[in-house]
Amino acid sequence: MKKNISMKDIAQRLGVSTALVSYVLNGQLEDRINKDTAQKIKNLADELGYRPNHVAKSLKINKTLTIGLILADISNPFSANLARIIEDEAKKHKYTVIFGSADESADKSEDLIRTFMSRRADGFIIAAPEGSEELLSSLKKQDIPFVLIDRYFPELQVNTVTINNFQASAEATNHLLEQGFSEIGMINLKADLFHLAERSRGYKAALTQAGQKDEGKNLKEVDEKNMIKEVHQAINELLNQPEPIQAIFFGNNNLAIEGLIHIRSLNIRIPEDLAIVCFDESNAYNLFYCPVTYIRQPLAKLGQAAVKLLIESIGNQERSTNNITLEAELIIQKSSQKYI
Amino acid sequence: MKKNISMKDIAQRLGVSTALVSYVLNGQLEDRINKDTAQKIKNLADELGYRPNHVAKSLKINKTLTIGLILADISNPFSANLARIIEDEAKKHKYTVIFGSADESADKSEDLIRTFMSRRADGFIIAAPEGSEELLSSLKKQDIPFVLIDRYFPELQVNTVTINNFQASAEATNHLLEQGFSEIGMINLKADLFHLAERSRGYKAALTQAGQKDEGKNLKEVDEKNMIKEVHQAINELLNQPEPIQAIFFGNNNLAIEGLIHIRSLNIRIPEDLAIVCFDESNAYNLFYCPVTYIRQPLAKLGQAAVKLLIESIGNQERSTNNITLEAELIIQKSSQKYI
DNA sequence: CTGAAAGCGCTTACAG
DNA sequence: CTGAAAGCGCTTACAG
Repeated sequence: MKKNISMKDIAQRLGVSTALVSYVLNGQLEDRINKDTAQKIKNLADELGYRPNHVAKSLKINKTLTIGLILADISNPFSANLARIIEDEAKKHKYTVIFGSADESADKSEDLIRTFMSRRADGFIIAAPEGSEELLSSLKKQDIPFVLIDRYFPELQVNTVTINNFQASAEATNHLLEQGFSEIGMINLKADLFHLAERSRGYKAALTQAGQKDEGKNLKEVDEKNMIKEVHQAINELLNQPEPIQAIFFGNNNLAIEGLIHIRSLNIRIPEDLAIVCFDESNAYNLFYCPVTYIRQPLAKLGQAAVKLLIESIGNQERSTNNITLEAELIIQKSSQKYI
Repeated sequence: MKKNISMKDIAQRLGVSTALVSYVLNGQLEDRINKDTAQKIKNLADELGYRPNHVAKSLKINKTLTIGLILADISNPFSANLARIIEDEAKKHKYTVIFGSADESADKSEDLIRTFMSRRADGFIIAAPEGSEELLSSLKKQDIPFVLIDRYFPELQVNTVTINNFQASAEATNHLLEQGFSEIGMINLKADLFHLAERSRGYKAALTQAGQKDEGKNLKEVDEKNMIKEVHQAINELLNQPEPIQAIFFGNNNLAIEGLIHIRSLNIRIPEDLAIVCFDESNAYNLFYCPVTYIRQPLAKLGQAAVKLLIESIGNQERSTNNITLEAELIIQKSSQKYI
């Protein structure tokens, strides 16, 4: 193993102090350092292939320029896309990101945060799983900078960057109503997560506003653990009830994909027999025979806002709290058009 | 800001040395430390909420337990899936991963490696872009542990974990030949990357072995930058030549998705009019009307082997070189069956 | 069984 | 314009 060369090595060879080397290599105090000395130091550093030791620097300055990113699952496209945005935005500010997948488990999430804390991440961006309120409160109490992304807990006063799930759902439902559909079903995930509940609430609010009475009757909430089976069952129920459904709104892309597979297997034509709207994009929609209407989340803005907010929060002493809400966009395609 | 509490704090409160605190909290020298003292130290650590400072430890032991992961693009499902496997495997060995997307650029890849080196990653797992041979040689010369994943450079003697692209392509082509198709086209990416060239080579070798003469005549290599347009064009050419094509083999999933979209728009039926095989999986296949035959890469094994190899390499003094080749699996579905 | 001490590679007041 | 020195929070021979 070749020894890594340090500032001290450079200083000794040149007969100067490490302080001077540090100032020069960091471009500090430039106006009051002898140009010649500075140049010599730079040259030797180049020549020896000096690489700063960020670990030592971190220890000294008590900052690592590291962001801990806690996602649901990096292999999920939503998480992966967000990760990419966050990576790019972090890099602009010289931050590096360490990531972990919490798999919707509060325990795993806590483990990850603990690990990243011992590695002295400067702050966290967290897609928080159900049941992590306590952990988040404790982080806040410890004055650890973090921002929640995607999910949030209305009772917690912490930094958040989320989309307006209520509004997006209402808009999607209104679009279907405007197309002339009145019997509109929704298939959503059964979970206590607020952002999912907001989607159901937006759907119901739109129906109520349109004068419908029993606005929850066509809402099916399925268990994630048994998702495929329950989606199929929910679709069957919606189709076979006294007043059969004219349109289905899926609460996320995974539900939509399973739903569309099932619908095709039933030989139900879209949009002739049934209209479809989905929350979230998926490149899978591209291979479906009918272009799919979906709600597009502003992922780039979400990720960028989260990084920006986090970095501000790291820099500030007083912990003010910021809640950023972004609007999603309804991309209207053929699957939701009234077939005449 | 609350001050982080350190081993020194614990030692002072208890009137012992930090050495002792270190031994106890790390479970070292257990047999020769007074049980009472040990217990007191542990209790106080708990009580004060002591969190080890991994940065200080890293500086001292000159190891960070960090893996630098260089991917093509974390937002791409192939990269993201790999990242998840690597995350899990790394965690088992107490490693944390920092990642970056190189976007197939040798320069970005170098930047990332430089950054991660100054952060003293113990080693790297790299999906290397075209043109990074020099960088990799230089890493090797500096004795920096790394393993290449997915891509590799046959002229470089370095650790690699790859699949047998030649064999997988040959198998896919043979499958089509066995189904009775003789006019088989392939659409692949035009690139110098060895793993892509191997896919073309496997395809051609299978045709040659089947007695075909001009085995390159139905191979179309498209430019990634102009991918969509060139895929459409390639398909048109293959369909409109004197002996029209009976089957198309796509060199990766992105090519396949664009190809399938185009094929559907031409009202060509699969598998009645045209058989299809694709390299790589995609959840998009799920929404295509015909189940798609594809080559499944053993992602889990790839990632696990890479981490294992890297960690061995970090631990070893002598830099032996290891090349692991895994076999892919052909998942045969309806899209490649001869329609009778 | 335990402590004093050196040192990992930096940064940064302070002094001159 | 530059250097001596302290210190970030650990680990680890060494000594007793």
